[in-house]
Amino acid sequence: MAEKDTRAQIVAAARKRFVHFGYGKTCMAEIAGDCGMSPGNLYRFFPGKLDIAEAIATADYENHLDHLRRQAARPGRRAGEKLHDFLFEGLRRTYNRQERDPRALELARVIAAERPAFSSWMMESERAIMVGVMEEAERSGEFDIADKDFTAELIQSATVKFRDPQLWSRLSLSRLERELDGVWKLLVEGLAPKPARARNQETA
Amino acid sequence: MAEKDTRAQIVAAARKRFVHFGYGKTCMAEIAGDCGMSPGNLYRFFPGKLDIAEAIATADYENHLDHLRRQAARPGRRAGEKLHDFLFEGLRRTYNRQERDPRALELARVIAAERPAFSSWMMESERAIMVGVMEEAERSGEFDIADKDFTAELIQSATVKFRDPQLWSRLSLSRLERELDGVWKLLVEGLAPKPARARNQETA
DNA sequence: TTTCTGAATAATCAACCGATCATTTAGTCT
DNA sequence: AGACTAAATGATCGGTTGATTATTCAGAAA
Repeated sequence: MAEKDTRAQIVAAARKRFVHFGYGKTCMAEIAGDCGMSPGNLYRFFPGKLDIAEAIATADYENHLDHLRRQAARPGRRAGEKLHDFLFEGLRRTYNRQERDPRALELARVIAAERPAFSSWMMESERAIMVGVMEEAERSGEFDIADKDFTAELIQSATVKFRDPQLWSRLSLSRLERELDGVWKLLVEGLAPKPARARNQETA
Repeated sequence: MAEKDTRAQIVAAARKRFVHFGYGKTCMAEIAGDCGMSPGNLYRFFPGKLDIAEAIATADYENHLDHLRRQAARPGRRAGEKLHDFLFEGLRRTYNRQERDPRALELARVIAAERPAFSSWMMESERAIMVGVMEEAERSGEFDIADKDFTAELIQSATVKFRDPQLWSRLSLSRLERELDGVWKLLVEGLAPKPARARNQETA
């Protein structure tokens, strides 16, 4: 049980350093020092520096996933709206995080580059939530999607631009929100016009 | 008139070097040497090295644009299909180009980084073509889109992943094609089911 | 024996320096 | 004068070296 505590202590010390100085600028000796132990001892708890970073990212992301799952489970909301919430939560989270602390970007970059499996896990976890929403929508008749997991992948492909916004564009949050709203509408309704039908006017 | 010829000669010499050795590995002196002139003389025809690269890229891209415009003007094809052609042409062009000559990627990267206006011009030119298709579709009743230019932007946003595919993913062409086909269907038809209606089964 | 330390090792990083190259310009040639 | 050259300039690049740091491990402390 002390094992778990020690790991938590290491992660906490590392998180503090990573946010304050960045991943590259904090060395194992400093983390160890903050925990009152020797550098070598860290390796009894983590295989390496990157694994400490991954532990931090995993914890943070699981937090986000919980939030998304709770949102997706909220009753009395249409699937289309849930998808909207889902996409916007993702955009706002990464945008604000990176706005508040530019070093978070460095961490994300390093993990994405060195641990492709981590990114896959994130994408997959999000797809699982979307599939759940689609299944519910199928029962209610709102959507009728044959291959739900593939469709979830397509939605991810179509919203790449909003996943790591400031990684590759310098658009403002409000501009990104306007665009994401438009893309969401397109995905739900399509370009082709539909005959009048019971479809509520969803607004952002 | 000799002025135009000299410019063309310089562009031709530079193109040869850029594809063979890459932008970074060819120097102005070499281009000048190939043209039988001194390095300094190049500056009477182009403001700088990057402008030669831009001239090459512009010529190539205008070629592509012509192709796209011809395709968009082809009669007897539905707007949805034209959009499909349009998106696939873009994907295949960049994919094949970069497959055939990895140095093309370097050139594209440099120009995109140093000449943001060039990228804007490309995006804008493509939107103009899409807007044309949408206008035609409006007349035929296939689509009915209020803000056509914004919608064209949205389509671009939703297909970012397929614009510079190997810039950020290592997916195979066939995988990318399958995804783009799915995204296209989603954009045209939407997630929400439609009552039966005269809509042909468009196939890639 | 188990837990931990701290020195040893090897990989990576950063500052430096000479070389290369884009760009300018003084001057040559026609 | 107008067209061009080639030397001059300053910025950038690539390679080297010393220092920092991740990781290992032989052994000390418990």
